[in-house]
Amino acid sequence: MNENVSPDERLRQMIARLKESDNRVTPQRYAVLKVLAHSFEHPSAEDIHAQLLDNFPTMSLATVYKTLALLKQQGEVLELEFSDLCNRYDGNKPYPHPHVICTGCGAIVDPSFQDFAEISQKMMDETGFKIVAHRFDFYGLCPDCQNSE
Amino acid sequence: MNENVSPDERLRQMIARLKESDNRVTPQRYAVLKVLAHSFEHPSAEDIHAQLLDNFPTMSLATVYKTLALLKQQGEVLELEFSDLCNRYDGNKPYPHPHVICTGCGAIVDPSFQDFAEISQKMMDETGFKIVAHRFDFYGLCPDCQNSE
DNA sequence: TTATTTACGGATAACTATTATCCTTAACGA
DNA sequence: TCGTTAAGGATAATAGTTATCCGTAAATAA
Repeated sequence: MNENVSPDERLRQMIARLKESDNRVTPQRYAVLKVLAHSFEHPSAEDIHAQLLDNFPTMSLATVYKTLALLKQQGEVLELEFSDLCNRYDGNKPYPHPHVICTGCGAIVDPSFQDFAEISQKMMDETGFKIVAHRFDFYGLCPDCQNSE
Repeated sequence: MNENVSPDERLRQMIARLKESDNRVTPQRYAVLKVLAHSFEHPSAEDIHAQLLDNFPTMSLATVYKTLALLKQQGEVLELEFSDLCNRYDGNKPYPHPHVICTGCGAIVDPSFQDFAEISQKMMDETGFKIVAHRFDFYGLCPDCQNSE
């Protein structure tokens, strides 16, 4: 599962994967990968774009989306979809895992609990589905937002 | 939690709740509630609208959305949000519960597992969040879609 | 019953995150 | 260095949902 990998090592992994599949590692792509590897707050496409504008003033938001789409296809980024908000991305742990989401400020953190094998098997046994992914989100207020109420 | 309530009883509950809060129960709203109470396949807004066009040829899709928004606000319907697909609605069990979702045909079924108290408490202890809701989705292929591959 | 007020329904415009399109430019191999 | 092809940038298009506006129906009071 490649857990507990440093941001730089994770960056190398993503670059290697792109090269293996004959995709070019352009300066723009490298920059997006770097932000993803070093971000633990699950940034949105616009967050990533905003962070890159300093060094890449002409960086298009479309390029960020295209790079994210490529990484999704390679299984190198996890997309957290929201219908009413913008999607958020996790490049450090691209496999399904639980998230705790603040409905006040939008913060997203990863809890340590990760064990879904058993419960996933239970669901398959009961429903006959062949389950390949899952989503486990908890919604509430983070400590900061609780205090500032 | 009002589990295992018959569709007709569930319909009465929703109507009662609307009247309590001084909302009118118009023929259009009644029709939307009825579809929600009798549907177990988690219909979309358009599904509901399509089912009603026979008896209400002038029913507007906006009316369906408005009624769903009202029910959401009252906590009488659960909205399952998808960023790439249309949202789906559960009027029978308006509280958070797990779903098993077919990525082939879009079918959504409710497994029997419902116990989230313990795991929810664990998340609160670890993160300091005050958790009020959750989402637990399993994605895979239903038996029918597995066979027709 | 009638008048009055207010909420509701219907049609449609607006919104917004994301994707597609199109053309130019940059990357890589020979 | 040249030629091929993928990638970037700007912008149009998409689609589910929400907002707006006005006519109408529902509830209340006289």
